[in-house]
Amino acid sequence: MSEIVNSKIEHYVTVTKALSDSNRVRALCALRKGELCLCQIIELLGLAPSTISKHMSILKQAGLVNSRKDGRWVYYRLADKKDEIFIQDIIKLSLLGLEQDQQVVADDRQMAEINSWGLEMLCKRNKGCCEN
Amino acid sequence: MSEIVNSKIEHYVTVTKALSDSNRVRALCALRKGELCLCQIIELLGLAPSTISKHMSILKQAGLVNSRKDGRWVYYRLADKKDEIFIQDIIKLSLLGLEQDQQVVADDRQMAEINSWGLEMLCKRNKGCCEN
DNA sequence: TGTATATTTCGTTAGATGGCGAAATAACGA
DNA sequence: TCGTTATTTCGCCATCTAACGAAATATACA
Repeated sequence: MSEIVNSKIEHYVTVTKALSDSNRVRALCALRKGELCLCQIIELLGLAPSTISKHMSILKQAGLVNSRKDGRWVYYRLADKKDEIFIQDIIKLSLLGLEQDQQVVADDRQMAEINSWGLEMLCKRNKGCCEN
Repeated sequence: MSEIVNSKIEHYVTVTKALSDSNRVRALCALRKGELCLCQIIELLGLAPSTISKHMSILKQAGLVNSRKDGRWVYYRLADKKDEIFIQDIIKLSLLGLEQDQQVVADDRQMAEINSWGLEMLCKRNKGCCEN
């Protein structure tokens, strides 16, 4: 399941590739406050579910996030791996450095909003929840 | 000349994109010992001059290296920018973390060899320098 | 001035990437 | 069990990227 990586550079590049898309970085930043359901990340980024799913699998493949399944929902959280310490430090540093970013601040605000809705309300977004 | 970047995330992603190619990472690692002529990096990585030139311009665009021209030769060195501190820390951390990488160690050895030749000897590689 | 050499720019090509929607899968609830 | 919903997988398409060689540019040296 997990990628076999024989060199540090190879692993490092897997990580930097994962970090080289702004939507993935936004997702990572959103996760620094705690775990999120996939559907919340979908709502935050406003992309197709299949697209977000792919993004999260890239982050997971790179070892940056972990996931757990709870019923129909899949929750993602920042990985807390203890190996490859310098890469974990890079992630921490990155998240810290991006704290002040306009988009990240805006995302925080939107995430608070999204959180307040609850998952059941959020997840039937396909049908239009209020005025159908 | 330098890229206008209005958001931290955008700048961050420019940097991670620059770091998401193993040849560019190898070039960066090679530069941690001091400045190098483009032709030395060409020799180290074994790619076409135009390819290396492109790689170095991407690193430069991202603010990771600076260059100076001396006659026919262009020398690159790690950038020592003082702004965007967290990104500089990330580069330092990355270089430190990659010190032990097999490829980096091998590159160090080869670079020592390349250095011992001198630029004049090195640069007429097109013609075959010894047994033509 | 003219030739050689180092580097950059340009155009092309093969392969990677990000996006989507449709279909498949998994799990809840009636 | 059957329908609904959340997520993933798949196939497709548009765009980006890394690589090359050829041509352009810049500089040294004869």
